[in-house]
Amino acid sequence: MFALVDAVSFYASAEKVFDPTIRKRPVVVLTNNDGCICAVCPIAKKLNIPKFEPYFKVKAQLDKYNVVVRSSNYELYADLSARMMNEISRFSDNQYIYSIDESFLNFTGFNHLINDWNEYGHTIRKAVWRKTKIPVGVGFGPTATLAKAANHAAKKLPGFDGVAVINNELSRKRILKLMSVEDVWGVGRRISKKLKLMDIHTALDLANQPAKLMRKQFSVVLERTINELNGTPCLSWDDVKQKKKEVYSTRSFGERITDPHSLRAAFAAHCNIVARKLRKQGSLAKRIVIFAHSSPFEDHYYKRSFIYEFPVASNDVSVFSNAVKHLFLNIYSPNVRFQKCGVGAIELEDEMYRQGDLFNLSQDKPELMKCLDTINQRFGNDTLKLASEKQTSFWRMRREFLSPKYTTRWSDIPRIKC
DNA sequence: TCTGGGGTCCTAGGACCC
DNA sequence: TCTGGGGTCCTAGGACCC
Repeated sequence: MFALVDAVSFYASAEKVFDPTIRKRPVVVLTNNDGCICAVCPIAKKLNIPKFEPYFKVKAQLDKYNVVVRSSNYELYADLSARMMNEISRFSDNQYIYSIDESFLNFTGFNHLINDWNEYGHTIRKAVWRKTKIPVGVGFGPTATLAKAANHAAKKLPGFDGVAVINNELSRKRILKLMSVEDVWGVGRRISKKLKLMDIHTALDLANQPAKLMRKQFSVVLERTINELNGTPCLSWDDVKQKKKEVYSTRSFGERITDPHSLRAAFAAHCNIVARKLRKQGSLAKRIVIFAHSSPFEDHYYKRSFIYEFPVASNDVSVFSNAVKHLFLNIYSPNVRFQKCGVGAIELEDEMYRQGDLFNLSQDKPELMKCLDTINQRFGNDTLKLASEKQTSFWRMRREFLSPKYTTRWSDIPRIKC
């Protein structure tokens, strides 16, 4: 049995934790640079506030309903997420954190110890609420996709109170029948549109399709989804937890960038993040890609990207940064107002099996990287970085509606007036 | 005043080779 | 007269997720 536990509009709920004045009001949270809406609390949802619309386009609607608007406060969310995940991890010895607010639990081996899953789900909910004041939904199912479906039911379908269980044919069919096909994990807007033309409307309709045939018409991904909906695991636990095959760090600038130094510093910062992510999952990159572009919404759209192949796969920041130094001149162009750039690591190898090269010695300094990681884990990722990242203030984001970092800064600690 | 997120994986189609 | 294989690699863009 699997469980999927995730928060109810996590960012918006996080904003409500330390600010009682907004708990009963509609709240939305914006993405970086206050670009789009990325979280809508249940009260705001009732006002039909759309998710992932550009902020400036819905501003009038938000004003009209007196909606509370907040910029993304990742420092706060990351800290609350860690607390939430820690609490959830008590309920299984096998947890996989899938995103900042979602984690899967695997109960293989002790299914028989739990005789009432529904009750167990409520125990998890209550525990998380007590510790963090974040509301979560809990879904149980024999496959990851069914656990996802149950989670959807728990939060969205009438008759469920934050917990749903799929543990037999009856419950499986009941929930899938109530679920619209576009709400299935792995089915997006495009595919659901096509499916509906084929008269497939509910999750159950999809589950009843022949998987092999659907693979031909769509892709492997949909074939897997169909099998999973029928209780046949395709994403084994190991697959769910698999290492990433590509790792990226990209960001839009708060203001357009035209000078080479800022762009260069941005690339260095992205190298740092990507290399850190690689080390975290124990991977080395054989190749990296770097790109930068102007705004696609303006005229004269400019985009350049280059791939660099290392003689020996690496996860060392300085090696990455050196590579970028070479590519940089191919990408930078004066007269371009850069809006976004990024670095990606592709073609990853396992760090366990570092492949040497007879003619090119690895430039990696694993001990130095370990030292860097240890220090940054303890004192924050900004503590030690490359000199070439200096003046990273360039990506000073627009964050007009930022709330305090209640749990991670002494200066922001909540005060109670007596 | 101006404004449009970030991340990962998959696939179709083109270029190139023998 | 008209037609013409099979494989690998690369890349851009699509699709999905949160």
